[in-house]
Amino acid sequence: MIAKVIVDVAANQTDRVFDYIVPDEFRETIAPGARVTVSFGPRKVQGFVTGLDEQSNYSSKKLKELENLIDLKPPLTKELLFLAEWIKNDTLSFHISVLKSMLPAAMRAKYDKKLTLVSKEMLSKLPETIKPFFEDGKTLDSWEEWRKKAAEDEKKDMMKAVRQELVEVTPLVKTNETKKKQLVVRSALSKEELKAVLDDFPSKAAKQKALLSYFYDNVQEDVRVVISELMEQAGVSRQTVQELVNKEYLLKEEQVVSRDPFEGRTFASSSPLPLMDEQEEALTPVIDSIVEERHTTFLLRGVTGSGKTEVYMQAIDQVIRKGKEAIVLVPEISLTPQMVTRFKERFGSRVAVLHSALSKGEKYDEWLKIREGKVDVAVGARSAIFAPFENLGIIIIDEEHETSYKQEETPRYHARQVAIKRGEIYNCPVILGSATPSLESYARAKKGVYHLLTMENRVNHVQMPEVTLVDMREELREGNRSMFSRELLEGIEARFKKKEQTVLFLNRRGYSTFIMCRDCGYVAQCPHCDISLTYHRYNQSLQCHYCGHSETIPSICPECQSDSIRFFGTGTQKVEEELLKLFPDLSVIRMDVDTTRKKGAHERLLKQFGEGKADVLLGTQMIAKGLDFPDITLVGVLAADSMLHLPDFRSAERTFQLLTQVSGRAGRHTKKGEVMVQTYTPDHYSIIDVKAHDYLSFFEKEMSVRRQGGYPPYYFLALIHVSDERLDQVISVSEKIASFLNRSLSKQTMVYGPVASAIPRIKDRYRYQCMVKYKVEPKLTEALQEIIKTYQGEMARTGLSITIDTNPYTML
DNA sequence: AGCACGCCGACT
DNA sequence: GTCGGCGTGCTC
Repeated sequence: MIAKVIVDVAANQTDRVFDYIVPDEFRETIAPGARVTVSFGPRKVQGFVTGLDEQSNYSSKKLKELENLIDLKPPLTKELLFLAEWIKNDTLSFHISVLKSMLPAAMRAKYDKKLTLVSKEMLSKLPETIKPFFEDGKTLDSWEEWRKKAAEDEKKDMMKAVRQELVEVTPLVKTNETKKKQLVVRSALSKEELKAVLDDFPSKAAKQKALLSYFYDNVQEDVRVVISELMEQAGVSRQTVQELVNKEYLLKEEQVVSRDPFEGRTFASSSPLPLMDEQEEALTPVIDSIVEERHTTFLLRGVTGSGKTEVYMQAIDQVIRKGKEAIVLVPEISLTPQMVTRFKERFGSRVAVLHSALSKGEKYDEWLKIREGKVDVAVGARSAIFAPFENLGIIIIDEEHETSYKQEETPRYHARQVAIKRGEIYNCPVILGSATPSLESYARAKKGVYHLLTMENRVNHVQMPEVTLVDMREELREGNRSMFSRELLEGIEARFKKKEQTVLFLNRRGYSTFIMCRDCGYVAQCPHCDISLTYHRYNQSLQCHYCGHSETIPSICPECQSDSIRFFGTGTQKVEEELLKLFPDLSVIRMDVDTTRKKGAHERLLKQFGEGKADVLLGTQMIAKGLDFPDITLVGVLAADSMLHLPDFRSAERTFQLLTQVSGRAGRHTKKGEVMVQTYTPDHYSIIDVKAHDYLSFFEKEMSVRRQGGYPPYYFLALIHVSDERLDQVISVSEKIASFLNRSLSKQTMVYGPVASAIPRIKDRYRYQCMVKYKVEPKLTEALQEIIKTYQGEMARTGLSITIDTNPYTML
């Protein structure tokens, strides 16, 4: 029997199946999708079995046997294997990269080496430095671990000993999918025996006696007690427990526990809520599609607060009743406890949550629940689209316009496309939900490719908040040079007095965005990136948000020695400070990357705000979604046009989506909400249409801009990005690529560039790009593959990097 | 990707 | 004469 194996070596020449003989012992259990370890050339690697066959086309005498079968039950289903193939072709990725990204991190291979002395006689030949590691038959079990703490000369001597064949190297392939274990004890004696022992137990060992009588009184025979709990309850020390274990009255064991990230939290149960007419109308065709087992992609456009989640949940209900499973994707940042709680309340323990805040081990456990069929619903961010269900009944993508569904590393897949593919395979519906659908999706819905569902009204007829546009040019003209308009300040003060809450949004962290010398115009730049440094006040530093470079602020200008260094631009830190200057009694919670870096900080800050412990929540992007608190009646957007002028064709769309999203935070309950949008371009359609809550108007205008510019959804794009430390190399390679594309592609296809990227240098690497715009281009894949083939050698040898994105979401 | 094989320069 | 540079090719 032959196994077709994709090995874990991401390179062009190894991106194909290799045949291995399946040893008899694995014949019964091996199956496509299983991980194996194989010897590949001189080393040992992990691989995935993609198929089994009786014969091999390869000259069979040279075939090797596969070394080990890792999985009795393959972690990848047949369908996921098929899907991987599709993604690999679509994104031009290596097969192995796609397969690996479908598994939780804990199941991906870890490579290490074990070092053993070839024979006892060799010990005397070893240099003194490394002798101790092999004395008395010892071995070095982990090269990686050892290398971290070993001295330089020790490492050198060790490598020399390997070369001289005194020490043998065994490659190891590991994973860290370990189950969490805890130590437990149980009584070794029956109740009668225990009674007998207790009766003549030496009274001077009072603690031990107490512990035994605790067992006698409280613990049934054969029941295991966790040692740490036992210590607490019986009031004894670890020493006492160990003493009784040594005397063999108690037996110590390891017990596997399933990590439950929601341990100790109870969830009230909820039942389906009565639906409003619009919700009912949206749900009906979805239910039909579930019942008829027909694949349809639905685009559900529902304004914020229109009850999309309830529609999702009732559709899932139907799916579960049919004995099928559901995947719900949400953007990472809105995978908040609030959101998770709603699903837990409705579907109880039948939900697995795949969350970036979980540890590797916890994620693995959640994944395993899916694979073992212990749950019917998986809720998670992008990668949850690979949840290994085998009988999918629905896939839901909430906030479908979110850019986080596009993976920005290889494989550069878009979860929406993968979802639709899986929907086709399982003949099940896919719901794309959003208040502000992506232009691509809405255009497809209008063309009838997707089935459009619309919900224009908020549940319980809560009104949409009133949006006021504040022209900051006007403020400036009237002498207000601060970042707050008078209107916004009045608004904040009024809420403060009424004990209502305000949310302030500014998409820039740090204190000020750049520092400049007023005399000579010098601007502090990152030495490694072509970007200005941001001033962070708390540690008096200038930081680069791209490479993390940090330096102290100059007190005099390094160029002209003047002391006229000034701070420009406003970040969240400065807003916080200014706000407190104006209202000293106001309490403000600031949420940005800097305050939420620590695990659990995000949740903690939101909880505090939800409990009314602050008057103002000030934050970046991350507060735009998912927060739903009854006392928020004012939302202020400090700089609405901050992302409007970015050199990216989606910037207007993003601005509209973000502003709409932020506005949706106000007045979601009984109190009416108000939104104030400060802007320097109050006439721009993306801002006017936010005020009018008019998605359709925005859609039409933006579509015509896209048509004129030749951008999606009218054209497809492909972006080729070249980077290297050597500028001349970057330019020459990207020019060759552009001219090659011009030669190979059809006349109607347009090749732009090469041009320097919007940030021409990051981390000392120069960045150029070429863009391809096309409607139909059958030769594109071939041409792009040709580029990879041409430069793969150079990319492997030098620092040259070429990335190709066949569906770019950002030009930056 | 790693690693061996292989063919040309400056050194014990 | 050899050690070592990195170009080329292979891995079932």
